[in-house]
Amino acid sequence: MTTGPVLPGDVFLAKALSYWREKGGRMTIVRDIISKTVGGSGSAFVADELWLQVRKIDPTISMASIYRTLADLVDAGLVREIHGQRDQRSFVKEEADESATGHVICKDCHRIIPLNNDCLALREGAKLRSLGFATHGMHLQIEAACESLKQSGVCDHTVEERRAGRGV
Amino acid sequence: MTTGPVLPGDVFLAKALSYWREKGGRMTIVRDIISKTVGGSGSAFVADELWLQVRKIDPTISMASIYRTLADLVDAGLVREIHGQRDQRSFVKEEADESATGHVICKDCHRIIPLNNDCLALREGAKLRSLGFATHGMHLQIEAACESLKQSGVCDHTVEERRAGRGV
DNA sequence: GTTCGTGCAAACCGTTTGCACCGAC
DNA sequence: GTCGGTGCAAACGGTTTGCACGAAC
Repeated sequence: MTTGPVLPGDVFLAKALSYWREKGGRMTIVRDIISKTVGGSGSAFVADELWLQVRKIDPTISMASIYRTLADLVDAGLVREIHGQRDQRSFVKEEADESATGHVICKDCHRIIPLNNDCLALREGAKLRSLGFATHGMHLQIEAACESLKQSGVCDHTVEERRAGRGV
Repeated sequence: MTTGPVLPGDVFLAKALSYWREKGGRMTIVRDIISKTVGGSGSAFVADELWLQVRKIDPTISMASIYRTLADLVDAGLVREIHGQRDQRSFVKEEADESATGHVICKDCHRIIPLNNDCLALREGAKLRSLGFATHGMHLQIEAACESLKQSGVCDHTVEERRAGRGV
């Protein structure tokens, strides 16, 4: 299992644009800002975090637009919804490849760290087929505690996220 | 990956009883009915389904008691919350062994079918440790379409559930 | 009798929706 | 000018909680 490649921001925006064009929709400033912010994100996020982020650029953008745009991006296959927290919907930019995704949910720093797992997709997919299921999506969810936080008081994974400037 | 053994109903009830006793709590008729119903369940369930089930025995039991008792059973390690649906909390009786659990979420019949995956727990657990995480819980979530339903109009997995009389 | 558990109903909160206005085309 | 997108605020629905009553001990 390795941290996998994700869509570069410009490719993400282009795909989003063509999705709305195909649907007969319009490209608006709000959609542009939200798409660019999501496209530049590295880790998983909840609607509220995305909202705070886009409001730094345009403080008038509403939560309704966040949810409506996210629904479109999920429909376009550019964003995946993950089931990390029970009380909030969590989202993550779709991986560039089509393999199964996994996420480590840190009990301590409350971050959701995306992981790829190609091997898992192959193995479990084969098993599911033998059980009579056609696999749609696969998601490995791991709840874990950060050892480094416990020992040194600093969570390496949080630090990495911040160092990379991936605010969302 | 195989469908694994679960705690027999009587062992489940005994463990629940000792949990409340240790906490200085009382064993009530409501807790008894809910615990027995959960203990006899085979597949995953949402609060509403459990509520309908226990109301067959005692129609006065409230949804509040369902949630309060479920919280206790989760705390006691007898029930696990799974993240199958975004709008409702899903629960499943804890497996007898401590391995990772997985669930197939059928896109067609909307059932959540529990699976064991000992191999997964070993493999991914080792990888997580090398990344500096201490694994708490692991959950493989697979969204799948039922092939038999598509072809014959009957979902084998639903039929199996019903045949076993596991209403919850 | 004391204390914990329960049902009821209201509160809570993330998400969705109706509506009137605004802006992309 | 048309019609899809937006902000606002209210609605929605599953879950939680405050409270007074009732049951376990």
